Amino acid sequence: PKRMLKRQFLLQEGDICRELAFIEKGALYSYTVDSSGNKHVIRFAFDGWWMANLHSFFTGKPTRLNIEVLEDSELLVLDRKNHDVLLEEIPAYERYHRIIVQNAYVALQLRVENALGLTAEEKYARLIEQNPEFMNRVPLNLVASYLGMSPETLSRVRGNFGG
Amino acid sequence: PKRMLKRQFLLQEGDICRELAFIEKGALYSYTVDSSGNKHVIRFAFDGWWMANLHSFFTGKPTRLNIEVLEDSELLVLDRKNHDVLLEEIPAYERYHRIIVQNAYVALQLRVENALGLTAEEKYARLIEQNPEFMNRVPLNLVASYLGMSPETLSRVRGNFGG
DNA sequence: TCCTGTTCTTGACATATATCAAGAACATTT
DNA sequence: AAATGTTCTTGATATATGTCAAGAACAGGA
Repeated sequence: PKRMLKRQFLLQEGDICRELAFIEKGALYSYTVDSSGNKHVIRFAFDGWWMANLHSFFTGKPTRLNIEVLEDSELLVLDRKNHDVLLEEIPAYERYHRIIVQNAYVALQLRVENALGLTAEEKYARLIEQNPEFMNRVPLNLVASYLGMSPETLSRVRGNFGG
Repeated sequence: PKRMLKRQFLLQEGDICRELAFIEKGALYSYTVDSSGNKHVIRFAFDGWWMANLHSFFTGKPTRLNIEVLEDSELLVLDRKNHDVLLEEIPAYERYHRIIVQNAYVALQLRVENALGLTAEEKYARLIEQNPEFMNRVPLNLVASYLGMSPETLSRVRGNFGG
């Protein structure tokens, strides 16, 4: 169990990700920072979702991601040791975990499909269709980053669209 | 076991994905076609990799993806029924499958990181770094699509870069 | 309620990349 | 070897989107 406040970091670039976090209540997001200092949001996560950097968690290598708290949150965290114990001892846990990752993979692939080659307007339309909750809980500049466009462009798209 | 020739389809848009394919030898790629008729490559897969559309496979819904053969290939295919039997009866299979999906997820997230906000040149540089094999086995127009740029742009980037 | 800091919008301008077009290089088939 | 079809390059031009800048709207803290 772990409480975190807005703007705190669950993980920072260069850290090793040592725990999986289940979000009981709240919101987090992960992002990278590129060479010009721009943020690029990888994903958002809300109540009932998991958040971590799996690459770092499983390999033990330092992460390139930052995970920051978007709304004051209550988390449950699980370190590698306990994760492994659960995998070994409780087959249902491995199944649960497999399905979580499987679904995350499917969702992520959808994101890739949407990111490739669509216009700004189409990306926004798909977001509204597939993740309308983002528009309520997340500041627009982060949504813009998630969609791979500037905040100004998102603002203009919304203007035309009637969002 | 299944043999397929270049340009054949393992899956077409609207089909339901009924089997996981393990590539013994060869190469496949998956892509979507957008409203303007442009291909967008989702991923490539070579010897020793799996290929399928997991979303369709697990939900039974029709897919939006096409999976096409890039080089004459030898596949091993596994349908849903057998997959489920293996999951139930062989814990090691569930573990194997979990790890495959986990790795696929990690790889896909890396792809998202690279797709967001980088210039054409940077995307190319990362591809060379992370997946140099693509440049040898895949026609450049498909690589361009994978990177989310036009073939002309990729060609120009390569010209400057000295690739 | 005022004050400070964030977030959002709007305008003018710059630019990376797409598109269109044509030909060169290369591969495959006959 | 000729013929046909890909794939790749190069040039000219168009355009979507980014960048810079300034102010408006909004939120939270004192």
